[in-house]
Amino acid sequence: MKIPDIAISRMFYYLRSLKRIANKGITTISSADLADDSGITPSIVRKDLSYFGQFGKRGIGYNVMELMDSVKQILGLNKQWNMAICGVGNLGSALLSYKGFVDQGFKLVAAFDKDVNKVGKTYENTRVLHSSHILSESRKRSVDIAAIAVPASFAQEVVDLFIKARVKTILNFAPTKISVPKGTKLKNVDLTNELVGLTHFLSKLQK
Amino acid sequence: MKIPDIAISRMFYYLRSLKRIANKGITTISSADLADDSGITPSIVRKDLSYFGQFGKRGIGYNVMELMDSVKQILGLNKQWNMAICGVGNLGSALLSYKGFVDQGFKLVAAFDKDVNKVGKTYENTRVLHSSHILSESRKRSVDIAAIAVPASFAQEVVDLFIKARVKTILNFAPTKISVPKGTKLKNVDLTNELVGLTHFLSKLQK
DNA sequence: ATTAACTTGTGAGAATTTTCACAAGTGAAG
DNA sequence: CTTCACTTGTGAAAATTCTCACAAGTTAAT
Repeated sequence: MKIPDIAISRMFYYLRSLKRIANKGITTISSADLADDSGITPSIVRKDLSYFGQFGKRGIGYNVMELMDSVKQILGLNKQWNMAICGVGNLGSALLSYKGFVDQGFKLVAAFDKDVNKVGKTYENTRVLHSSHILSESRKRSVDIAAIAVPASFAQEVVDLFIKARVKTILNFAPTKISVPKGTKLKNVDLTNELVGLTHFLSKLQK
Repeated sequence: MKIPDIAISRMFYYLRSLKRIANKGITTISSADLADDSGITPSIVRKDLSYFGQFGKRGIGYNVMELMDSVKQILGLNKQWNMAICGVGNLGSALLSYKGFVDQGFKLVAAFDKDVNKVGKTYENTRVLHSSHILSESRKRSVDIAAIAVPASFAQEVVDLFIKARVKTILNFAPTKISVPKGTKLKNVDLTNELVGLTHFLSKLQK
């Protein structure tokens, strides 16, 4: 059975809610309450969870801690993953200091830039290396995830280097289409793309 | 007929491709080539466009410039929108200097922060104001879109202020659930959420 | 004028995703 | 022990989204 990508991405919302709920000292929660907290419907919560197993008790609900651990494991957030960032411009340096990554167990193990003026600088205890070292250092430091925050025109060549270094997952912030071979997972993040849903709404509003 | 949100978000990919294609001097393009460039299928391209009208000529394809203008108009990117940012920490300051917004016609008209040490600083020609001015200044400067880049615990109260100021669209970067009244459009952007698709993939890979 | 090689727009069917509805399980109360 | 008020997990139906296939339109070549 194939698990929809959208179900996986919703799991993260459940995890966020579960953490909040656990902090309140609540030990058991129903799908209805979990749905309410995470802004989803109870049916979807139960269906999503059912893709991965049976975590609840009928008549009772879910044990908060147990479900939290299960969701973490499902999402692969029970392990630490090594991350590299390429491009230390505005976005890249913001990513480097973004606490959310550390909170979720991501470890920044390398930063690269093409600009020799940036090479040697240190962000969050990580020295910036020149892009020419992507291949050798990514292997050495066993990078799991490469975040691409370089200008669109350089993005593909940088990605190709990480792929050569056997990095299997790419988080692309460059606003351009990137090709990756099969077996590599690519996730595009484009801030302006998020905005167009809003501008379309605003446009309709003004009519 | 209801237009799926996902169709709207794909329109932005078409726009990106069309710009690239126009830059090459190409004046006409088929749905197949546009699909190829934007990484979508020809059927979806045609179906998506058909939600908004008939833009092509049978046997010929689409006029690149005309379609570009139409898509811009559909997405509301033919106008300039006023944006405010609340929270000038790591993420906020990266957003302030993010060129992508300006490129798409967004204009930064206000920046707010709770921290008095940050108030008065200038980013990209915008002076940071104290959060207590959100209500009055958002109205005065007719903010269309409010970007929320404050810690999760303050996000809802800040959003409420913008809503009071009749801001109709909220771009939330805080990793928490935000409630908005009907008639207000909320878009959540969570970087770690983007990552879980990757970690889930990595987990399966290691089995 | 005819043919051939294109292409769009769209209805219909297929696939995916969400919602519904309920059997089955649980614990508490009387 | 029985009843009652819960809740999950899940088939089946409904809704949504994607894919297919083709009629109809366009141009160029002969």
